[in-house]
Amino acid sequence: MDNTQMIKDELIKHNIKPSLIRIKVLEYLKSTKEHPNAEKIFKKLSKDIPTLSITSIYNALKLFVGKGVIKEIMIQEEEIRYDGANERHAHFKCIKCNKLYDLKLKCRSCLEVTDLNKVKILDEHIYLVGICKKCIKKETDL
Amino acid sequence: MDNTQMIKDELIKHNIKPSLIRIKVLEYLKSTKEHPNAEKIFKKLSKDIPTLSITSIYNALKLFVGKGVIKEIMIQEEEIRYDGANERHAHFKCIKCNKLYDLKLKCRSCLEVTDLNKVKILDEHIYLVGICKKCIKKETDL
DNA sequence: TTTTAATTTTGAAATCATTACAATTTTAAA
DNA sequence: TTTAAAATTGTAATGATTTCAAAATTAAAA
Ligand SMILES: [Mn+2]
Ligand SMILES: [Mn+2]
Ligand SMILES: [Zn+2]
Ligand SMILES: [Zn+2]
Repeated sequence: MDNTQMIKDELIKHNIKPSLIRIKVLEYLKSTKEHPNAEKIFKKLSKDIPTLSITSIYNALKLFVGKGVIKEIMIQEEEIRYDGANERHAHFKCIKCNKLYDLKLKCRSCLEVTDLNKVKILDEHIYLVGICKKCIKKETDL
Repeated sequence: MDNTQMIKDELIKHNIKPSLIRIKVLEYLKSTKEHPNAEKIFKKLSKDIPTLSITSIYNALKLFVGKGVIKEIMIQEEEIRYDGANERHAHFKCIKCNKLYDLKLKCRSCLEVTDLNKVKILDEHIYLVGICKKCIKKETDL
């Protein structure tokens, strides 16, 4: 099955009608590791769809988040970034280059918190902030 | 030593001149568990300081965050909330009542992620989102 | 104590990501 | 084809935060 069909199926599975824009947005989010913001997605897709409006990007993203297709990421920033990957994982944000890296969690429930009885968990966000390898190297090379 | 003196000392320890507003902001943040936003802090302190400007609140908060006195919390919201507690802990946000609860982490390094060699970690945010006890009870009582 | 400079606070305006909304276009059903 | 529903667009509004310059306060120097 080709990639576009898989994207369509995922949308349908979440009760979302697979319009062109929605397919393109999800396709892009699934294809990249950069965790783009709405602006970046807009600029990328505008090349193919010249009539595109940024409102449509926001519409699609909000719909996706509401239906659980993608996740919002907000780490010490004024803007929301989006993640199309749906395996459980953590994020690392470099304060020098602003890149957002994926981090694998070692075990299924390696995050253990108390006080969680009778509480219904719907979502989880694990963010680390610091300086990435490349930026550390850049600093020491000076 | 009285509480205000402790607040002053903490500010001085972080190279912050302990002005009245700064003392009041930190004092309030240390005294509450509600993780207030700038607006809430402003309203609270305005009662005692009628000439207070909300810009001063933002100034103090930004200064504190930069110096590591307090932490910013951003969970799926358009607004920043602030935390004066400095022991390592996680947060739980109830999507029904918007309350922000503290969660104790069971062990020192119970969050284990791979891919962290050569990376400098400066900060950590662990957020869970869901429905709190009280709101679950409210729903089932209907 | 006065003078002076540095710091803090204030208030109004600007910023900017996101949302609201109504008009237009597209899609799909009848 | 006609008609209704859904999706897309563009513009205006929103609202939290920031900018910035003036005013007030504080601290240091004379
Ligand atoms: Mn990710
Ligand atoms: Mn807390
Ligand atoms: Zn970096
Ligand atoms: Zn609740």
